[in-house]
Amino acid sequence: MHGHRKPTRTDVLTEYRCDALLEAATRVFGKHGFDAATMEQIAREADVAKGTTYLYYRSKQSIYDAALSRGLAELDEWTREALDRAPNLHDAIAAFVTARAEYFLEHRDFFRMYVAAISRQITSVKPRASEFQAMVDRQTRRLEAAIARGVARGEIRHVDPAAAALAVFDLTRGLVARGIVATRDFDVDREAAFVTSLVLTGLCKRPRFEAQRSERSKP
Amino acid sequence: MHGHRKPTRTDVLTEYRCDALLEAATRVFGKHGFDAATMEQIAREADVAKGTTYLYYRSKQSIYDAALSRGLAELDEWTREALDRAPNLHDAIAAFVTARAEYFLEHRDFFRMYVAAISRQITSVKPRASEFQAMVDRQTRRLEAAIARGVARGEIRHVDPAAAALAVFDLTRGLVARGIVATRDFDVDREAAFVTSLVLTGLCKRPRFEAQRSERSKP
Amino acid sequence: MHGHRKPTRTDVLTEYRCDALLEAATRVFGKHGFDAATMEQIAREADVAKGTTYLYYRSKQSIYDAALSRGLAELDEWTREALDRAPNLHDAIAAFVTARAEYFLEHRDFFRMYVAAISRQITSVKPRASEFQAMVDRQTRRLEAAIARGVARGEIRHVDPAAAALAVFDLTRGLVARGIVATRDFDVDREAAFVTSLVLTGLCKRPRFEAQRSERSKP
Amino acid sequence: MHGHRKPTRTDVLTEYRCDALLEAATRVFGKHGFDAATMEQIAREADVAKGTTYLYYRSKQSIYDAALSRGLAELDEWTREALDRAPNLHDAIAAFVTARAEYFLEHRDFFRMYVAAISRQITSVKPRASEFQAMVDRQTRRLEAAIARGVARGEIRHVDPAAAALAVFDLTRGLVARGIVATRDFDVDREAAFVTSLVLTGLCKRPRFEAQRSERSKP
DNA sequence: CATGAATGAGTTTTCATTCAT
DNA sequence: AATGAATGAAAACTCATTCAT
Repeated sequence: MHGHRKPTRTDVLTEYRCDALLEAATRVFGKHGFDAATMEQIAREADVAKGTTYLYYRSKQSIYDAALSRGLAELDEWTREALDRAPNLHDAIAAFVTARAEYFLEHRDFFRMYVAAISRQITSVKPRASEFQAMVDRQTRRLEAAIARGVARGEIRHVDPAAAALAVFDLTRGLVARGIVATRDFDVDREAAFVTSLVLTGLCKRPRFEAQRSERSKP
Repeated sequence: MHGHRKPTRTDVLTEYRCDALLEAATRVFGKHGFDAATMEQIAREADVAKGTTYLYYRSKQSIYDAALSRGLAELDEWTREALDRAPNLHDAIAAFVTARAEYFLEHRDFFRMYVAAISRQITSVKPRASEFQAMVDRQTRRLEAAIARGVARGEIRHVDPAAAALAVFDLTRGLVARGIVATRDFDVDREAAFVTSLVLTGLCKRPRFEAQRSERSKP
Repeated sequence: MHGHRKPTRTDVLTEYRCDALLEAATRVFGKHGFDAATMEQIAREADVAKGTTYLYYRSKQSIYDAALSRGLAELDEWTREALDRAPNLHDAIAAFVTARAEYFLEHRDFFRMYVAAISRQITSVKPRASEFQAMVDRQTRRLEAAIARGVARGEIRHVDPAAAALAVFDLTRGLVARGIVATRDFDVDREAAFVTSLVLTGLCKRPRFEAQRSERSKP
Repeated sequence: MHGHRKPTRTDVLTEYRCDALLEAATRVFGKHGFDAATMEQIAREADVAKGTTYLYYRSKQSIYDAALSRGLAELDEWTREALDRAPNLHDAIAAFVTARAEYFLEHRDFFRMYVAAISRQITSVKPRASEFQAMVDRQTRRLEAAIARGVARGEIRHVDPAAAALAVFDLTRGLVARGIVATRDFDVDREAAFVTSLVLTGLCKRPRFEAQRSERSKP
């Protein structure tokens, strides 16, 4: 029925080491950035010798890529689940913002890597089509689809779903960045609600959408 | 008028060199990032010998800081001027977004430094209160003040001006980032209009604020 | 006949492993040289794990020495047999050259090790009296003896047999080296005949020794 | 008339450093071989810091190539001059052997590099057409031409000049190798005379060519 | 016996910074 | 003031060797 074998001792060890190394790498890259991070730090953080690192990852670049990928995949999972549960656009946006903010705030070092990766994307002269961009795009498209559905259902006016999705993206990133540097008094839900309301009703005088809020929303 | 001396030959030279070096540094840091940039490249771009660099800036870090500062100051000037000319909040926001987008798109290497600096801000463990953060804050506060005035005048509903200003900030940054990587078909005015409209009316069905638009707006 | 025990299972295995390892080592050292060869490659070629290598040989150097020795011993055997069959000096020289050329061309990786070893011999600062040199000397002395006999029998003029033997040695090595790099069209017998004739009659106008050729020689 | 400028201070320094580095490199590569040699040793030997090496040569490989080339060029010069002075084939061969032997014995470390390079040539799997092989070939061809002239003039019998030249080559290399390891009692002229006589008359009973010897030859 | 994961010393190379000219 | 040669401290990466299983 399935080609699974019982995992050997080696498999278990390999997985354990890979995990520990990615964990360590995320911490170190998050704190210092790609260039300033050293393999020595990563190894120490993962409690192995320098050479051991190379038994599991071919190069500094490759452990970086793996760490970034892993985080993005997990983030994508959270994003997807959050969106799937939302009954309408209002909740979808709120869920998107909240879920991502929570994920990032629980994985601050990964957020630092993430932001640096975006920055590198822009900085880099070489336009590497980048698996990174692909994963980011996939996540944006989830939100885009939700917005497009909102437009189709007449929940909102006729806007470019892609542009709107990117806006939410940008706002979320900014929100999280502030949450990370904030030393205290940072309320994710309040911030997410602000973003959601801003996106849906703007700054205009009489906010709408009150009626459409699902029960899940806080009163 | 008093205390000022006629600038000596030395002063003129010093200013010229500093300028050329910052120009060069911005180009190089923009293209490669802080770590990957080399003093050699910067010196070459500025048409001086490597050692000369150290006559004007103490270290790589210090030339980086100076280049960033200079750009921020110029950007601040543009921002201030744009805001000063705006008769109402709608135009203020549009002007803010447009002015900054135009500045960045004309100084792409600086934008790259700017984004990387924000990323470093978050990344860095050391909580250097950072002159950088101070300058960014000053610019946000200009917009914040405009929004506060809008609230006071009843142009918009009662929102936290700081939060709203940061949102516009984030949206602008995202807009520019896309403009920089976009190979073609990027219309700053259209994008700025979208951001402005999003912020003012959100995605709700009947956009308002039409009446308030100044004559300057395109029909 | 006495003192010998029936070889135990262990003995057989040990011999088998040693053989496989030397075989593998010769291939790897031949292709990459001592420094560039890795224990990993050797182990893989021999179909054992890296650690296993150290159960049979103390170190990289020691497996190298053993591989070289083994090849030299085999080569010595061929050389001895070839010389023993030769009825006169002409045939002895021809046999020496041919036998060694054939051995080397059938064991190219060993030849590469052999040449590198000679080179190392010269290179090395440490004047290790070297078992290697001893084995090479033994083989030279076989030819030297044959030449000395030729002098004694009056087959050739009175020359220093050692010097003559070394000359044949050098010519053979050169011949084989060319055979190894040659991509095609390399005829060992023709080349060996040239060397033999060169050594016996030189470049002078009327070659002699025709009469002395044994029946074995090709017309 | 000529585009030469007076060499600047920099030119002089550059030449001095390059020289010292090649000298040092030859010593180190000669003693340890390419792989075992370290840039640190070379730098120390040349009395500069490790980094300085890289101001003059891009890489270990490149300094190796340069050192080998320089030696080969000098050797070629010696070879050419020696051959040009020889009035007949006998003297040409003697001169070739003697000149090269003397050069090598005065530049022992270079000889070690040279032998190792030949060995690498064979060892290397990759058939790099190799500038090295080209230079070696050029030198062989000088001798080959001399031999061809000897054949044309009827000085010797009709042999393949290329094959004969290679034989002299091999004999010379062997001779030098022995000279290098010999601790004492090594007489270049005697050895060269033996090689010359071997090549011209072989081991046959009545040596000829006596008549053709130039006055330069020792009685 | 066999294994292969782990180690860490050692190597090449880069580059910020200094300083004699 | 300007130069650019020199320095040497890092950092990525490799691999012989060991040892717990």
